[in-house]
Amino acid sequence: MPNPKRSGKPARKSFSREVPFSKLEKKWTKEWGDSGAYEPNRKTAKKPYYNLMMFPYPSAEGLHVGNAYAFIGSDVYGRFKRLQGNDVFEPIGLDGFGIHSENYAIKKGVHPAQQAKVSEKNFYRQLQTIGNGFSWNERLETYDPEYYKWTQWLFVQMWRHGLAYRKKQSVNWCPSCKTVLADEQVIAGECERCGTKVEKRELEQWFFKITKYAEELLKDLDKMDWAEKVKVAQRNWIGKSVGALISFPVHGKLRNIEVFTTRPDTIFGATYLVLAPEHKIVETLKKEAGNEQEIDKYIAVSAKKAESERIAEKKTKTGVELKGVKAVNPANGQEIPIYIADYVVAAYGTGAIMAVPAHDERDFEFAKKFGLTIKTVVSPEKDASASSAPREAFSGDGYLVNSGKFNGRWSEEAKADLVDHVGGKKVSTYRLRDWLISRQRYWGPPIPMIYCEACAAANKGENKEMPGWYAVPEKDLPVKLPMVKDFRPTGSGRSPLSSVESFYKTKCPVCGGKARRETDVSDTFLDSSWYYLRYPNLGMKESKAAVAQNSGTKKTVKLVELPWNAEVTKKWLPVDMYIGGAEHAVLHLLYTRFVAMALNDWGFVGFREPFKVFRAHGLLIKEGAKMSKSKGNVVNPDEYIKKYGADAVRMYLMFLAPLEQGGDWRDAGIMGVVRFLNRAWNIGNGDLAKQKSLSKWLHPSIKKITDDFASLHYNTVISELMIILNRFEKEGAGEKDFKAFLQILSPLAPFLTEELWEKSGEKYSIHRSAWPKFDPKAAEDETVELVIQVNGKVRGRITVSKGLSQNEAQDTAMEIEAVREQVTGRVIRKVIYVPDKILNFVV
RNA sequence: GCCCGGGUGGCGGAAUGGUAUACGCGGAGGACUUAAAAUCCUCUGUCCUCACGGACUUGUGGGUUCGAGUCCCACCCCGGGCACCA
Repeated sequence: MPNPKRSGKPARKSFSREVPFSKLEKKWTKEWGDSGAYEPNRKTAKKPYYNLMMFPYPSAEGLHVGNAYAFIGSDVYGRFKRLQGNDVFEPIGLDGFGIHSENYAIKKGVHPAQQAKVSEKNFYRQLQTIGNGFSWNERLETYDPEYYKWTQWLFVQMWRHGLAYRKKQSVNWCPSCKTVLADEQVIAGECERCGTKVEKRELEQWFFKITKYAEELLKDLDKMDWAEKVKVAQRNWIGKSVGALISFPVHGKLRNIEVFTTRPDTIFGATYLVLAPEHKIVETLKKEAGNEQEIDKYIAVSAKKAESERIAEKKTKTGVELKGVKAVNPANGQEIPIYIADYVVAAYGTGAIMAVPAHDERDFEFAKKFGLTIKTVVSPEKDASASSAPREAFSGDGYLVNSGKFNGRWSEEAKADLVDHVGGKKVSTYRLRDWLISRQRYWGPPIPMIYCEACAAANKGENKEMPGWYAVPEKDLPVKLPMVKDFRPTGSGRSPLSSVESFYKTKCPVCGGKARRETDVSDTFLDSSWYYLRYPNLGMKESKAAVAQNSGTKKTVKLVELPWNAEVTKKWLPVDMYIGGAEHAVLHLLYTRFVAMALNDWGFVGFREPFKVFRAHGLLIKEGAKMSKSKGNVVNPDEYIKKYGADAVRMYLMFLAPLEQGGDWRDAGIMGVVRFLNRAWNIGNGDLAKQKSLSKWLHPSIKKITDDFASLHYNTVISELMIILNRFEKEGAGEKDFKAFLQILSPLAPFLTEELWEKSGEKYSIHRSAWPKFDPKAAEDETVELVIQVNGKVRGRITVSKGLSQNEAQDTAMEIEAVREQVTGRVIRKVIYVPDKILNFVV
């Protein structure tokens, strides 16, 4: 085989030494579009494979290289799957509704709708340049009325099925965004979007009952093929605790305070009760207490406290006693005081706790501060004489003391009996709260609800508990977001739409009288909670499903349209591979699971979990630091694509590290893959030796590369490709070998490989060709390298035929001088022989 | 505080309990060139040695093993999640 010339002059004059990437990009982008290369037939596809990447919000600064990184990572996988014979569907769209886009528009002083058009165009253009095999025909934008019509429809279904409700409660309020936020959008007391400290406000808001699915959302995780860290985050967020409900009678009248505890075994040590300031019974009890004013003051102060203040306070406990009112410990009949303190969370458990200062750190702090009794009831030693006051809370397990007939028993084991003893009930509670869905903003789908005062007065409505409220009938959707001049958030607790009369004035769908529309819009995460369902169904005929409707007094069942086609949905869903950021663990990924479960319960879809496999891509940083505009170290992918080509940018990004780990971008490093591509280009344009079949040495590489693509270890795919190319240059490339090389390179460098594939006379397109098969038999070698060690240290290597006997191996090894030196004069105590691998003398 | 990841050359990173540092970047030297860039070739963990060669090395300290980056125990550091949730 002729060695390619490496003298500094081109091997042939008919082509450039460098890949003419812009020419190739132009040519093949057009060709792929014209031929529908990435548009599977959604009705007839034989091996449907839904490969999805979280759709981006179109920030107006354009496509961030972090976006490009994730999208390319997802596309490489999609292309790999396509070459394995799957009909890959890889749609793209924009999550353009929401606070983020709106804030940007405000900053620029343009209307969000106008900004959306500009961003959309720019974003799609940029996404086009990265060479992904998107199914461009099935695009969607969440702000398109054709899309949000169905987002509103989803809200209506939540309402009709009893999962949407309106309630006044203390909620998170971002003073900068001037809207309420879901718990999931508050990160360490700060707004997820703008980082402003979140306040508490008592407001009436719309919620979705995600808590109804808490147990299933938790349990399914065990069997899901999802990135482990996301599963862990969801488990933490759902926060299941197994414990008991126990009633404490309040002295004097027939009343009880019910508490939730995970430590019923410590009940003999419960020396006081604590109520959350918002607990309902406080209203009644404070009137009987002698210090109502003091109590009211405390409640007012703690209500105003921001989340961040509470976190900062932590150990400093505050509270106030309900003087003159006492409770009874049901375990021993002792009278105990009742306190109100904001270290007890109203929305968790029952909003009331039994305090066991000896065995709970928080209760201990509180008891010390207020001089309350600290009674030890669990001891690490069996016959402990716990006389002196403990210096700190002991929260471990141990033997019960001071606990009547339970004394001496192991705490953990006695739990159930103690629950029975006081007539308690074993229950589980969850930290998960219902999803706060309404936002006092403009740029979102108006919540499709109507309030009729006349019906409310007559106690009429679709939901008994919420008279006067009606869903906008499905046939009237969408409720279009009006184009208004003043779209800025008001800060009054109401959306800007609340002052747009032409919008909110409407008729009651039941009595026909004057009525008012809901003027809040829904959370962006509702838009994205079902988009994956819409993609494969764009342009398909919508199916229908039966839904019970309750119009005021009479109940009927109606057929309503679904935003999808039943057959297409059955064929393509759930999503086979979903890739996205782990930052959505308890936002998008949890909401979406909840919505899917609800849709399944209503009989609208045939699955409960929307994403079969989820993988979280890592974070892309630059030279060890996070990219940010203020640091001025943001990599603009456009610039590099222009300079080095999309193939090079794709490969470099994927070469940095495993996709799930993230990567560290360094400008200098990209030259490595640029050289690689140029060298491949040169070989492909040179003379290739004729070949009957693939070289033996290529088979193990194909195997490795196939496995590494499947596990998203693209970095080692690339290193292996480099090793192959190095060998081609050294030994000359065979025609069959090189074509296989192009195929396994094609997911990473789609343009160059398509061009060289065409040049080689192969049929269009390489991206629909059949993946080269790894043949274990063809890969077999007769000889192997055996490593010789003495006391575990390498002293030599010998090439031997496979399956050599130990005796033969030992004899051969002894011919090595270094081995003889080490062994001579010493007794060989043991010889470890792993055939075809290692021979170790122990002396 | 609790729960996940992770700690390997100057850098990004490779390594089913069996050759640590693959692949690439960067660096040094050389070839080509009037010169530079590009390209190609050689070397490149640390220490000792003119060299041959040897010793050491995967955050730290122990342990298991013929053999540990990999398994076990304790600890330190970095990144992320949760956090007054009873």
